[in-house]
Amino acid sequence: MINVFKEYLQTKGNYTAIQLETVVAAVVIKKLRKRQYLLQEGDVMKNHVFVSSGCLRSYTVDDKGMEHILNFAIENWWIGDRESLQTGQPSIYNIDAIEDSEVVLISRDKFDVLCQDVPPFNNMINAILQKSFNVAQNRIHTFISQSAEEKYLSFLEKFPHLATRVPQSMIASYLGITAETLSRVRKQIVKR
Amino acid sequence: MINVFKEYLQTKGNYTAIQLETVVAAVVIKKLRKRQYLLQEGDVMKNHVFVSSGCLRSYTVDDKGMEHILNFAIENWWIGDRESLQTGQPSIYNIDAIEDSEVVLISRDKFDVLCQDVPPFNNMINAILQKSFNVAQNRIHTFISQSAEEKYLSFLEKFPHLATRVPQSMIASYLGITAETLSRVRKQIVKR
DNA sequence: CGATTCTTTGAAAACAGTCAATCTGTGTGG
DNA sequence: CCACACAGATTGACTGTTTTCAAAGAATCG
Repeated sequence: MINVFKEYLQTKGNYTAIQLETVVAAVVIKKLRKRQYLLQEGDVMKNHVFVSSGCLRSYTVDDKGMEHILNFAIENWWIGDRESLQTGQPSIYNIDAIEDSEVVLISRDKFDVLCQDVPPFNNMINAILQKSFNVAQNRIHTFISQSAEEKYLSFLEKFPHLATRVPQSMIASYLGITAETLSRVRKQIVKR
Repeated sequence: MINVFKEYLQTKGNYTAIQLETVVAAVVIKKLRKRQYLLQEGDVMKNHVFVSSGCLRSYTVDDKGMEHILNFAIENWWIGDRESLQTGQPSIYNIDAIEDSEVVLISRDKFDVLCQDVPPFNNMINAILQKSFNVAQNRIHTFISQSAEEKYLSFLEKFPHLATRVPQSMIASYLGITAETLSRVRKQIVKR
């Protein structure tokens, strides 16, 4: 639903009616079924992606076939590979839907035009980048300073909604631990 | 030396002579001796910080007294706590000099004015933020997918200059492993 | 040189990963 | 509605990696 995106814009900035329409006119809606890919390793990221419903993830697969989840995105989050989008280089990530989902796509070119022509859009995008960076820094900090159990507890605090929504094995992957370890960690926590 | 900063600006954007002077007029130079703090946990970050010479690090200290290094910054890098700078909240990080250093400070207010009034400056800052985010993403990826040895080898590839410049124990901290483990990892690598 | 800081080494313990088997819950087709 | 298949979670036994603590060895600097 395009309305989810419109409402999101309105909460994030002061758009005039015309500006809103300019942004909305630039997007394409795409539906994804569970397990459907939005991007495959080796592809070039061509669009900025906003999730209006459902849940996606970005991840890599290593030589042993293990998946490593870099990010989740549910409604009102963005997901993508900025590096590929910027440079035009093939992405090393896969992105697919964990649930049936709907996403809002904005092509690279149109996105850049929006940034130039619609100041509130540009401000919003910069704010998101800022925030994404902060989130990434904090995540790095948990990796260099916390044990498996601490990382899981931090995750629960930060993303309580995600914990109940995505399979545990994927949370484990996101935390950089195995599904078995996460299972044991949870057992320990419940005991107390 | 203010010239290091000027040259940096010129390589990063097309500044007119006047714009250059506007930026330079907004900065304050500060010298730091080895081990001197630029920011202590609990302080609010008041300035944007560019390193013109030397080397700084940002880190936390946990309850057991262990240091966890989040970032290094050598000449021509920026360092700071964007979150504290933005929100005005006390920082959870410490920043100090690993070598005698010189930094360029720009107060939050002046920095914001520069972003508004000097387009090439604004573009430069956005580009840096983009790049910082990409670096952070890549670092997260190494944490969720690599062993101690692989992380060290990745570090050597990405920052060969740093490896010879900062103590090994600090590199270990940056990688989220102990100094002892890094020492053993290095021993293994040399054997081959 | 002596003091300090950093690195290396060894042995034991804690932690996390692997592999295989079992258990649980969900949804589908007969 | 039941039986079955399937995906995900848990468990056990074992292996491997990393940490911890303590001590000894380099390296650096005044």
